Amino acid sequence: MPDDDGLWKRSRRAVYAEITRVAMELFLDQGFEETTIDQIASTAGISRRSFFRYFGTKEDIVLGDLVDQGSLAREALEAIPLSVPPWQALQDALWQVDQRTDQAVMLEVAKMMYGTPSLRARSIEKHLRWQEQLVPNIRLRLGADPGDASDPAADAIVATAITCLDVAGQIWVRGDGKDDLKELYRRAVDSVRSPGT
Amino acid sequence: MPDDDGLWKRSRRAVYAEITRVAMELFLDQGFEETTIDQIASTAGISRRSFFRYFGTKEDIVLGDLVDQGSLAREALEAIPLSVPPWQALQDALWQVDQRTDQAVMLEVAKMMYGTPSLRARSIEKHLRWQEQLVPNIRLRLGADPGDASDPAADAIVATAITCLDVAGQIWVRGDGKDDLKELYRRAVDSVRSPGT
DNA sequence: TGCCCGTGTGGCACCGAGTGTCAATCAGGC
DNA sequence: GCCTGATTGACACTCGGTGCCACACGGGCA
Repeated sequence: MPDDDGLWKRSRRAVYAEITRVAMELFLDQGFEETTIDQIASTAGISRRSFFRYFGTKEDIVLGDLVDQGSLAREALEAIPLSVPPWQALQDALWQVDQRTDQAVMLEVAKMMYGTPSLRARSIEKHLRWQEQLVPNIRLRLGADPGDASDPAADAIVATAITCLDVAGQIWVRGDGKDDLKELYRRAVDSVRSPGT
Repeated sequence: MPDDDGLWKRSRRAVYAEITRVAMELFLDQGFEETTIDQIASTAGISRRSFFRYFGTKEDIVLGDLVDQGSLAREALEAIPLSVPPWQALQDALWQVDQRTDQAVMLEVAKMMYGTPSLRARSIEKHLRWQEQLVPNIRLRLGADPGDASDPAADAIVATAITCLDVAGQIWVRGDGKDDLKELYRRAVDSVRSPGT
């Protein structure tokens, strides 16, 4: 089923991958902001205009998957029995998503992300979109009144979980990838929820 | 002491205020993204080029104070005795900042902020700057080892507090300002720290 | 009063991101 | 071999933002 739907879609996927490859190489080599779209396009052998038919913005090259990963997280979350309490369920769902690619590359990309304001902003924006996807399920787990739109509980819990993931990433980058990301996340959540503060 | 340091600075402040006034009127009237900088400049009676000598970006007209408010929050936090535990101290410090302007205007601005991606992104970016300012003091309150850069506790707590403020604002806007913002914040933090989840 | 200096100002050219339009191209079905 | 529809490249345009330069104006000084 995956990749035999005609030459069109296949070549489109190929171009897509090629742009990503070329762009990432340029980004890591000379920096995100220093790389212009014209440069990416000409290096990838397409026109400037065509580039924008594959990616809406330059940031999307780096963060394109993030929104889809939100859907993955939602599916993962919905697959976890409702008897599992919110925090544990969120932790399981988020981990299922975040760990896939090569650690070394991931560190480089993360460094770039945390060091480039426009990228950081977009990534946070996309993480916010996760919130919408995950909140309904957490409401169920909380047994909250689904009609009460002014109950901040589920939103707060989801947003905090995502924030902890972000903080963990920050510390991870700061420590040059020496710490374990999962462990950092666990400690972040623990310290937020620790009663002794 | 405030405003008698010569004609230059006084007139500069006047122009600054005038731009803000004019721009806000246009924003609330026809939307943020639909308002162009040329329009703001010509309405305020200055050149396009001069506009950029007062504001680095269009977003800064709306969010200009936010970074300064971070410093205010830091000062407020540092004025609270170290014996007060982190969460309470953060709550007090953040409240001292956020409640000042007219509620009706604030609601309009908040609606615009949560409804305009680029504004939302920038506001998050600026809130991140708050983090850097508040973390050191929270580390003190936690009695954390100041040399241990890989301890995520203080960062997580500060980030979560700010996130809860953000979530509260979101719900507040969603409910058209009917709820009490402070109350929403309190409930957000409570639900995050509630042990029964 | 007349001069100089520093700062704010406007105008201009320029860059990069992103969009609308249109004609040419090319794969695939008939 | 031809028609159709999606893809492409080229061009022009908008908008946000920056660098540069010449000019005007306020304030201090002789």
